[in-house]
Parts: sequence; C-alpha cells; structure tokens
Amino acid sequence: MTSERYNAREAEPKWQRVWEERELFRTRNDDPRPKYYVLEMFPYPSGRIHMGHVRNYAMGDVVARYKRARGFNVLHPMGWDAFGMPAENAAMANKVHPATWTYANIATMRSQLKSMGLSLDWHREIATCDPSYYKHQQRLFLDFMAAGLVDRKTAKVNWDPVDHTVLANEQVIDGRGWRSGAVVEQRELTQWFFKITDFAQELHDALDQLDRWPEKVRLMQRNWIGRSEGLMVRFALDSKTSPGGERELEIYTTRPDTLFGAKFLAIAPDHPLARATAAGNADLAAFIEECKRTGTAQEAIDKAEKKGFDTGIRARHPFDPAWELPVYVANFILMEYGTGAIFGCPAHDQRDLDFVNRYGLGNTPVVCPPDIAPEAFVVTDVAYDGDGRMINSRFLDGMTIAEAKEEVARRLESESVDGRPVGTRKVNFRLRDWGVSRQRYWGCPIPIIHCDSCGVVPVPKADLPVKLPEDVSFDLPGNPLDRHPTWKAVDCPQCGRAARRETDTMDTFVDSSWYYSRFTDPWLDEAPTDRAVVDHWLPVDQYIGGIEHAILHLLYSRFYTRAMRAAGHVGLDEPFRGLFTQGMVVHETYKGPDGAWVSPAEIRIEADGAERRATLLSSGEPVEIGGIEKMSKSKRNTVDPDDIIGTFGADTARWFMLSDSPPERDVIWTEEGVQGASRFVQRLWRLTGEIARVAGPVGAEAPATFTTEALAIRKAAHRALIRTEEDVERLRFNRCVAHAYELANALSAAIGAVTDDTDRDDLAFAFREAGEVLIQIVAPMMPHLAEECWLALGHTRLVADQPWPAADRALVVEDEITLPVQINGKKRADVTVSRTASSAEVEAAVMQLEAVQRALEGRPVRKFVVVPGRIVNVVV
RNA sequence: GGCCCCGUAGUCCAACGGCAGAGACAGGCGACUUAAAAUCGCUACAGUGUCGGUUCGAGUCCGACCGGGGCCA
Repeated sequence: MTSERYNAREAEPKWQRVWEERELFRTRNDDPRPKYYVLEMFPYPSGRIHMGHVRNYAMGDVVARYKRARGFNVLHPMGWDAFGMPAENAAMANKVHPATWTYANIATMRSQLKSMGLSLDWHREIATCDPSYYKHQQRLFLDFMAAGLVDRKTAKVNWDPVDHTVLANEQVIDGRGWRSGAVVEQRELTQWFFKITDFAQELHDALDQLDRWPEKVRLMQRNWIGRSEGLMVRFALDSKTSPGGERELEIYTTRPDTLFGAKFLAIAPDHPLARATAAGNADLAAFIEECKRTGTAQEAIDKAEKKGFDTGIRARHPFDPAWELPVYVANFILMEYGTGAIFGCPAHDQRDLDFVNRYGLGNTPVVCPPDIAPEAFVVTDVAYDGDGRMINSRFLDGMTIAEAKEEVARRLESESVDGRPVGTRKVNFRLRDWGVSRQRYWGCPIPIIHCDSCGVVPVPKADLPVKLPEDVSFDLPGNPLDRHPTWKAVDCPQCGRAARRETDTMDTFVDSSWYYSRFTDPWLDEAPTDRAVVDHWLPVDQYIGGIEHAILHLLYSRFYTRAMRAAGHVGLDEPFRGLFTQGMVVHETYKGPDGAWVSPAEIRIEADGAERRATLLSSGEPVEIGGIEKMSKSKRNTVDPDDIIGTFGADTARWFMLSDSPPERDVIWTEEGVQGASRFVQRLWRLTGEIARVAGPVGAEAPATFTTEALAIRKAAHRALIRTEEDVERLRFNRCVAHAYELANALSAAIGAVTDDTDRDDLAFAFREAGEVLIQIVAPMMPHLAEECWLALGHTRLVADQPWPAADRALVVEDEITLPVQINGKKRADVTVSRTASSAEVEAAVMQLEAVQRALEGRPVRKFVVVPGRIVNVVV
C-alpha cells in the first residue's frame, strides 16, 4: 500500500475533516487537566495569508500539538485584528463597504489557515470589528473611565494628512505615518487618552520579572518607557528683564552635577514664558513660528540645526546670585519633556555644545575623564558624557558624578524660596499617555455623548454597543461618522435633551490589547471576561509573533491588563508569561532587463557549477539576481502560501519553515529548500512502509532481552525523543527537524541491514517502537503525513490524539564510554572505560595506552585532568 | 554617538568551556535506467572575522578591532 507516492493534496483535506468531525481541538473550560495557553499574534485580514503567517502559525502549532500530547488542556485560538485603515482605503478605491471587504478577507484567510492543518479551536474565533466584541471594548472604556484611567485633553498631536487621522508617537516613524508614510504635521486637538503613564514605573519595574521574554524586547521597552532620575530646579529670574515680571523659571535636569558648567537656560518654543515674551517681540514670534514648521518629532529635532533666540531675560545661578545666565528659546527643547525648560551645560551635552558653538557662549568642563589632567582637559566639538571627577565646580570638586548629583540635590532641597524648596527630586518618564482617538469610521466607536448642558456623558452600559452605522460614504476625505446625516444625533442620557455622539473611534491597538483575554470565554455576553475563566487561563504561557510588535502592541497589552485588573476584569498584571519573536521570511530579489522587479514565479534559475543564472520564462531574457530581502509586494519577491500548499502540501511548507534557521532568525525561502522538505515527506512515507513490513504487532510486549542491533535502534529512537522534547520546550524547531532526520537516517540504515530471513521478536519490537517514535516526533510539525503514517503502522486511533511516548533515559546511558585523550590539549588517543570508572581508574587506563607513552617520551606528567564522562587531558 | 544581536565548510546552520559536524541545501563520483526523472550508496569541502588575554583545554569566557543587522539617540 505504501509503494505509491504520498499524495498530500488528497490526504491533507481528509485528515483536516477527521480532526474537525471529532472536535479534536475544541477546548473546554471545565477540562480538569493542567492548562496551557499558546497564542500566535492574530492577523490583520489584509486579503491573503503570507509566508510570515505560515512560519508564525507553524511554530505555534508545534507547541500546541506537543503540549496536547503531553497531557495539557491546550487553548490555541485564532481571530482577526479586523478594524483599520486598509478597509477604508479599499472602500474608497473599490466602492466596497469596509465590513464587506473585511469579512470577505476573513473568509479567504480562514480557509487558507484551515488548509495549513492548524490545531486551532475555531469555536472561539473572534473578529474585533464584530459588535459582539467591540461592545465589551466599549464597556471596558467606560470602566477605565470610572477607574480614572481615561483622560480627555487638548494636546499637540501628530496629524497624518493622508489618512486624515491622529497618530500616537509610536506610530510615527522617521517623522512619517507608520501606515501612510506621509510626513506628519503637528496640530492641537482635543483627544481621548488612556493614562498609561500612571503605570510607567510599574511597567518599567515588572520587566525584570519577565524572564521568559527576549532580553532584546525588554530592553526596547525599557528604553521606550525612558525612566530617568533628575532634579527640578527653580531658577530665579531678574524680573526687570521678564515680560510680565516673572520671578522664576523651573527647569528639569538629569545632570544636576554639571550645574557649575551652565552657560544658558533654554525653553521650548511653546513654553508659556516664550509665548509671553513673543507677544511683545515680533522677531521672537517669527522664530517660534519657524520652529513649529520643523515639527516636534525627536528625529526631526535631532537632525535640525540647533537654533535659539535670546529672549533678553536673565536668570541667576542657584548657587551664586551674582552669576547671570541668558534665557533662550531653543528649537531642540520639547514642552512635553520635563518642564519644557533646561539649563545648558555645553561641555557635557552634545546638543548644548552645538548650541553654544553657534552663539559663542563658550563652555566650562566640570567632569574630568579619569586619565586626563584637569588643567589639560578642553572641550571643543565633542561633548564629554563619560565618567570622571568633578572640576571647576567649587564645593563639588573631586567628587564622582553620583556624589555630586547627590550633593546638589541635597543642598537645593534644603534651600527654600517663598516657602518651597529650590530643588525637588523627580523621576521622569519619556513615555506619554496613549492617545486613542482616531478620526476614522472603521474602528470601535468611543461610547461617549456630548451634551451642551451636561458636558461629556458616558453612554449607559445598557445601551451598548454603540454600533457603527452601515450607510456611510467614503467619497470625501475626513471622518464619515462626523458627516453622517443622523448617526450623531442622540438624546442626552442625563438630561434628555438633544446631544451628539462622539465621532472618534479607538486606535486599533486597543482592539488587540485584550483579545487574548476574550478568547478565554468569547461567548460571554454580559461582560468582557468571566473572572474564574480568565484567571484560570491567563497568563498566555507562550506568545509568538513578530519583533515589529516589541514596543507598541506588547506595551499596550501590558498596560491594558493592569487597567482591566483595576476595573475588576482580570486578576493579574502580566498577560504574557513567555514571549517568542520569530524572524522574517526573506527571499532573493530579481530584476528584469527593463530594471523592474520580477517575481520568482516568472523566472527560471539554472545552476552551472557554482554559477547561478536566471532568465525570464516568457522571453528567455537574462534576469539579474539581487539581494535577499524581506518578502514584500513592492519587491515582488513573495511566494504565495496557497501555491506552495497546492503544489507540495501544507506539511512541506510547515516543515521547511521550521527547518534550517533558528526560529528567531530570518529564514531564506528557496526553491531548493522546499524541494528538500518535499523529498523528506516522500522519504518518510516510504520508510514507514518499510518499517510496517518488519515491525511487530501494535501493542506487543517487549521481549526480555535485546541483541546489539535491536538495542542500537531503540537507543537511536529514545535519544531522538529526549532531544526533541528538550528542543520543543526551548522552541528550537530547527533542531527538532534535525533529530527527525537523524532518526530516519538511522532507521533507513538499520532496515537496509535486515535480510529476508531475519525473523526476530526483538528487532520487530525495536522497529515498531522506533518507527512510532519517529512518527510521533514528526507529528507536531507535519500532522497530516503523521496521521497517514500512523495508519500505515496499523493504528486505528489518531496520532493527534495519542499521548506523547515515554522516553526511557536508562536506554541512552552507555555502560562503556569512549573518552578522547588529550596531551597538552591536543587529541592523541581514545580510551574506553566503564561509565562508573573512578578518576584513578581512568588515569591508570590512560597511562597504559601506547599512544600516551609514546607522546610522553619519558617526560613526567605535570597534571592529569579527568572530566567525568567527557574527556581526559594529560599535561606534560 | 550609545546599547544589543550575529560572524563556523560553496550555502543555511549544530556543537553543558572538553574529539569542530547533528541536520539540510548545493556540488562531485557511482548504482538502478535504453535514457532521463525519482531513488539509493559513497564523497571532497571549514580550524570557527582579526589580534591579544584567561584556562590543563576557547567556536564558546574577557578586552580591542573589522564586517553585517537591529534598537535608541
């Protein structure tokens, strides 16, 4: 029966149907077995799945199937991050409603995912654009409001002029919108905010506990939160010089130690003092206008030339009333950071140094590097921000930076002006509150009503969900909700008078900040979560997704879990116990004779020795082979998972995505690699047939004794089993693949040695055992092929429903071991001793070796190193 | 500019501080075949980016540098 080729196209849908009919992957919340929650980041329904999805979901599926076999009650759900701009773009381009477009895409992608044979519980499928989901998101918004975690304030926002919407700072990359790529403008708008900064310290500190997260991601989040310890310092102003007789200016600094190196104070262009001064100074007003045009993105500010405008205001040094400092308005000071005012110490801050060098204010070094004499230390173009001892700083001289910081803080804290201390210690964060208002249609409506008499009124919970209207048009720019003829009109829930709905919808990152909680009980209608259920399932034991979400999605989710805890919807802080960020799928690029990108499907590659040449299939013209880059539509170097699954089958695609590269690194998609994976599928199928021929019956008793050949087969099987267990646990799937190859190679060789008259119980048992182990370690990776092989081995039960085989560790322990023998660290011989031999016995055996005696040439042994079970080193 | 990750056969990658090779791809030779594909067997190929240090012993640890990538500025 197994002489034919394995036909994935027939077998895969067949097994998918069997799994579905038996509801094998349906997870019950009341299952008493220990829980395991494995989750891959849910996809945006863009239209079709891509190879990145295949890699991501193949990895998650290996973990899910493995844990299921190990006796866990596994939760492995799937859903759709279904709100967002592309649906509206499609609506504008093709006159199709966003909902129609989105649900059509979901249908396509669902069937694509199903063709991958993933062990998902589709009963729990959710789409964030469905009112049954966003109803609870609106409820959460209201609960967060009640818990004091929602704010409405006027803020300078990043405005995307193409998408006509506001973007969070995190969504602005290099001064451009993360989705549209348009240069972002600054606008003042009243916006809704989640007070993520309330948790800044906690989000920062808890990173230390996330020991199953990649260090890289924790570091990125730590940088993003940007905790810094500093000092607020009130500088006295000469009120004769200030526009309204202001008497002080409060600044924030993280370097109070450099206070004696101060050369100027600088305030942000939109600082109140700057505005007040500009009112009577047209030149300054013009300068402030100019600053606004450069934008406030950190990137733009860092690249822009450091410019300032002397306000004429003079400040006094806090330690020396006679020391006067000029106050500038400077384009590199942000109102949003600290107090929007700083003191400049040019010798130790590059931006300040660039500034003084432009305006001729000079610099005084106050921190001297350890290996330079203080009088020889001069700063010209490069600021010194390293360690050292204080100089030119009066009472601070000779101190370390840390000591000086402490001393300045101590003195200024105890000094009092107008009944308040001059200096106050302050922990500052770079993290800003999360602006969630978006002026778009295809998002979760913010459940708020604006009433002329009552102000901002929450929609009563009984009235949720606030549903999106269906009759909308996209032929004009701006927000369709805002210009809808009737949707906005609503009576105020408090006074009953005519009022207006909030027309902003929520940032789609809100949708993905709690979906993992909803998966635990997606049927629940009366609340977002059932506390008993959600607390049982969370945290997610293993979360798998792309590194591109290292900051935004993961930080928002960590905040959201805390906010949900505050509102009583979950009982924990950290949603993701284990996080894994997988690498990208990359592919060669090709350029045709006209310089345009050509897709891999349009070319033929010929190898002539080491030379590889590509030609166009259509015309035979030469094609230039370019660099290996992330698969993207613009470079046309994508491979469609449908094509691969249609040609080779899902198992081949999954196997190749897991083999070769370690999962956290990029994997190069190559035609040869797919061919290789496909060959292994066929080879495993043939091998299974051969094993079935020589294997003993299912469930046979183990013979009392085994011959050397049989024992060798058993050892190979159990070694592969043990290593696969270790490597699945550590998500090293490329090694799991290698173990399967190794065992298959060993079994092929063993079967080759079997002759027709071999008829021995021990060999038959060993072949059955090893064959079953091979299929079972392959099963999480290639589940369809494994079912077919399992059947061929005479089983009636599904391999997907089979407990993981028990590894016999005693089998892989050798009684006799062969140790390499080194002389002065170079290998010279081998010695075979009993596994339990003492060091003295090993030493005795080694000294008898002829090779050792020859190498010693009569010299005495200086040292004898025996590493038990590993190696022997003789030092002469 | 700072921090982090990665540099091992032609390629992708393995190797608790202990014999540099688990596995794959590509290559070469052979078997099967009228021939080819498929399949099977055999096989060459690196001393681990460079320089120094620690150690009985370094791909692995430490320092400096070179190259590639990432994050922050």
